[in-house]
Amino acid sequence: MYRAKDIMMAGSEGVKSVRRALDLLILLGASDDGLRVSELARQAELAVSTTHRLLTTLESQGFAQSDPETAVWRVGRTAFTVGQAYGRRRSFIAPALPYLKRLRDQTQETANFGILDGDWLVTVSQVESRQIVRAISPPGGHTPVFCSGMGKALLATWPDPEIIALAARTGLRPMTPRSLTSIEAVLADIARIRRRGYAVDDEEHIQGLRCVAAVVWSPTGEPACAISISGLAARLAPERLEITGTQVRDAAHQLTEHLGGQAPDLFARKT
Amino acid sequence: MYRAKDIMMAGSEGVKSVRRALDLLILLGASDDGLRVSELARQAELAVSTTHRLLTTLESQGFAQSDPETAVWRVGRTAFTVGQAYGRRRSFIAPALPYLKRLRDQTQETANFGILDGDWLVTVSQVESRQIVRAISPPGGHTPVFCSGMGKALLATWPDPEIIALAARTGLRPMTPRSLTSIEAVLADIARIRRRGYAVDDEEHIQGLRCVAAVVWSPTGEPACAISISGLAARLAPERLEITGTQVRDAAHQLTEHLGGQAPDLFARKT
DNA sequence: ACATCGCTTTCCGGTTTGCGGAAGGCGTGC
DNA sequence: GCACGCCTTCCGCAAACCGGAAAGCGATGT
Repeated sequence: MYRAKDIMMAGSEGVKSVRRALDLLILLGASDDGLRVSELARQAELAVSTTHRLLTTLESQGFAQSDPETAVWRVGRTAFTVGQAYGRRRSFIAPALPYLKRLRDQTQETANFGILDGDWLVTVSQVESRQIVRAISPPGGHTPVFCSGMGKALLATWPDPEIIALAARTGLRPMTPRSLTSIEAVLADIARIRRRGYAVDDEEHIQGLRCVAAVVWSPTGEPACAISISGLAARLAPERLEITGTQVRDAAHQLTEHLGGQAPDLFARKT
Repeated sequence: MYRAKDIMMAGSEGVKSVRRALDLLILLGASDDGLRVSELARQAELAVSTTHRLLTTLESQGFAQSDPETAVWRVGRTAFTVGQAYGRRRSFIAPALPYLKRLRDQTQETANFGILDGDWLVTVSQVESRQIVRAISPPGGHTPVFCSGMGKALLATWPDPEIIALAARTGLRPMTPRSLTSIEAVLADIARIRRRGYAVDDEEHIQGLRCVAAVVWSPTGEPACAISISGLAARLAPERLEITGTQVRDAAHQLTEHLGGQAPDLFARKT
């Protein structure tokens, strides 16, 4: 008899049924109007009966719910409740909202709030622009650090060797033709960010979307999170970046003070 | 060989490992500072090795994350992302925030936003009071409908027989000594709510906390959600309820208009 | 009216794979 | 230096998960 684990461990960590159930949850979360069992089974590459069994299990705990009329499945209440715990840990989200709102009103663009989680930048909250045409990268989303204005603003607080190490470990994962593709370009941009006090994402994450970001510091002198303004490249033109950058930087500064935080001297840590 | 399912189906629906993994997720979500494996195993009544295996599975999908320094486990990024989908479906959350804020400023108390999900009232969002002493029932939480101001405000839009049916199906699930305990008391309160246009929760959910709520209508004439003001009973005294009720009702009315919704004539549906 | 299709939901036997006791390893306190 | 508590890994047994199949069910077309 052969050791099943030994040959099938490739890329498949942990308990199979649990992994599959979580996959289903992720698919449900990514869909806006819910999914039927068969469609879900297709996307997850599972047998329909298996999908159905896992869904009812998710349902019994409130993580999924099915509309009995239409047999459409959606994310359930418990998933929401549990997810909130992720944000609750960063207690500075609530106080940030007024500052985001003011930024939104100053700039007429969408204001975002993000944190670093491992090698991703997670957009935790946002205050939407009132413009009719606006780009939406919804809260809860995540972006490779190097393709995000907020991500780069946070990276700029790290010593260079750690940035290089991160890049080596995860790659730059470019998302558009304008994403940074070499570590040299990253370091040059980082240097610029340290000098100016704000970061610019020039259509590096989503084509047609520019973004200006700055760091907020915690009371312990750690970079806590970042805030940014994002808008259509057509509206957020190059000549507007400098004034917007100042506004974002100032807002970040005010939020830092409100939180009782402080930036290390000159904020540029030497290697 | 006996049919295992037949004898152990009591209270245990679905796939065992998945159910256990979700239990762990719920426990993680309920803890503020994360939990160690052994503590989690104790709370979930599982073997430590089983707990660990399930946790690493959750981790591989980003639903849990462990701090490698301290071996403390927390809710992960993916759980947050998936949970957001629950709120995204109700697209009226974002537009509601300005109205909540105005209400908060008018009343100096915490403003809440809730929806009905099955027989629970889910608090989806809130704008916190600036008072030093304030009660917190954090967003993401859920309350039996009959013990919630927002819940009762929404119930009041139902025909009486449906309210009675719901009460029969789920019970009233009182939470404090002042919670309603008879269907007669509920119907009397509901009648009062219909007459006044706002609901009052008089320490029926949490002792020492009063709450005033009103319904917001969707464009299709359905009750969409409810908003409320909640504050310490000492501050939200009986003589203040009437004026607060008017403010909440007006805010709900404005939000309804903003959403393009409309209340059915006189809003009291006959049986 | 009937047949066909596509879907959800339930059932059940074979065997995959999840379970948990035990052991290894690490840090801490006595 | 020993003992304790904790996290993590290992492995054989058998519990329970998987998925094909079939039963319902509603809609659509002939």
